[in-house]
Amino acid sequence: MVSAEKPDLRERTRQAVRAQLMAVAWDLFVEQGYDATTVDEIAAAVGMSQRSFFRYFGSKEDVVLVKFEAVGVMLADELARRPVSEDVWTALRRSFDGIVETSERDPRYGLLVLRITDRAPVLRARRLEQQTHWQELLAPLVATRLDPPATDADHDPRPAALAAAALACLNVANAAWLDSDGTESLRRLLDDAMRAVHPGAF
Amino acid sequence: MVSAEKPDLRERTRQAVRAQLMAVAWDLFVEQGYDATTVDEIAAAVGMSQRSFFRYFGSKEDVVLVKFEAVGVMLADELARRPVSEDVWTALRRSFDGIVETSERDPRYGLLVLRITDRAPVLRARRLEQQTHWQELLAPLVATRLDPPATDADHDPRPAALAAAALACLNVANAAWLDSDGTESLRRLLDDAMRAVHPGAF
DNA sequence: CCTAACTTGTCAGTCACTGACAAGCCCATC
DNA sequence: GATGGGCTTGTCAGTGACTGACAAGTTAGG
Repeated sequence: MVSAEKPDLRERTRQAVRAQLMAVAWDLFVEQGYDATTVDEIAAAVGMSQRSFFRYFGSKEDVVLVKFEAVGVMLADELARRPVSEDVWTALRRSFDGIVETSERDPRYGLLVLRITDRAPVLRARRLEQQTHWQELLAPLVATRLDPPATDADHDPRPAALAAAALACLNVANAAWLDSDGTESLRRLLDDAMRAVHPGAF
Repeated sequence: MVSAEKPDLRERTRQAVRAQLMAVAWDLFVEQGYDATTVDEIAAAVGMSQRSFFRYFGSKEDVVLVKFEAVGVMLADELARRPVSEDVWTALRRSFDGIVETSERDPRYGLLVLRITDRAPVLRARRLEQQTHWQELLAPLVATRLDPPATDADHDPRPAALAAAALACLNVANAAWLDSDGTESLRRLLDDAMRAVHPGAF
């Protein structure tokens, strides 16, 4: 027996194929645009049939959206790591620091991702939906920091509202940043946005 | 000459056909679900070809989404009507009063709309995107109420952030309301949500 | 070596959507 | 009241995303 240290060889090759598909697809999207790229092309570019592509990704959109799944988890991690002394809004703002820093270290990738998802209406819409998943990850963590703590945890809209509002700010800041083509500082845009919505924090 | 009092007979019949398509489509969606209803069915139900359906609506989704376009305009109207003495957040909250009151007068329609758009992932996503249009309508009105007024109107993220955050609260409240099947008060949910995000207003 | 599990390609079909074309309709003008 | 142009409509053909079914090949484990 090999024990379960490696989560199965099959699973690893599967992930490798997925990664390769993502890479190839991404290149094509950048080159000729999301809409102008067909699934057949992507599949052909890695030498597989269209049918098999759909065995790795549920849809063409998924190839792009998978990139965002990880971000949600990362945000939740960072939020969980914030000191309890910090008020909710500040903690939310700080949990975005990872994104901000990435944007400062190398803006190109972030701008590219935003640009691609912005041009294709389907992706623009789906990205927003994806954020409701982020919101679901963040809300329970927000709940633990509520000023007047929640009594009826399940029906209290406040945690979700705070998470959703913070993400809305992130969106606005991202949009403005993309609009400026990376000229403006994402950090400044985000600070301004979040301070306007919830004055008195950080 | 008939003068331009009636915006053209052709345009009116066109609107009538659109309305009929929307009504028929809506019934089918309610009956058998959005995904399970094909455009062919809708077209057949009003006695026209599929091709003609697409001459009235750009996509199947549009039949549903058109319902939301009007809401955005309504919100902007109500926001514009708020007294200048009111602070931004309160004004935004008040501009949602129309929606709240509708939900209290007859919750069934609102719940139905939310339920349908919630079940079909495509619609869920598109509805969120639609809200960025609302946001674009609201932002300039918000800008006129900024506490420290905007200097560089175009690159100031604050108006968009406030509008987006308020809409995020509306979303969360709507979701919770739908979740409770109309049991909870949308007004209360919305008040709680918006107060949590921006304490000290209304 | 052999079998069961898994992957793959092929094929056929559905559905949303689009361009092109031809036939019919409405209406103003001659 | 015939005629010509504008508008709407159906039909047809085609594309692209996606899915189910099946058969063939590959792989892992006994």
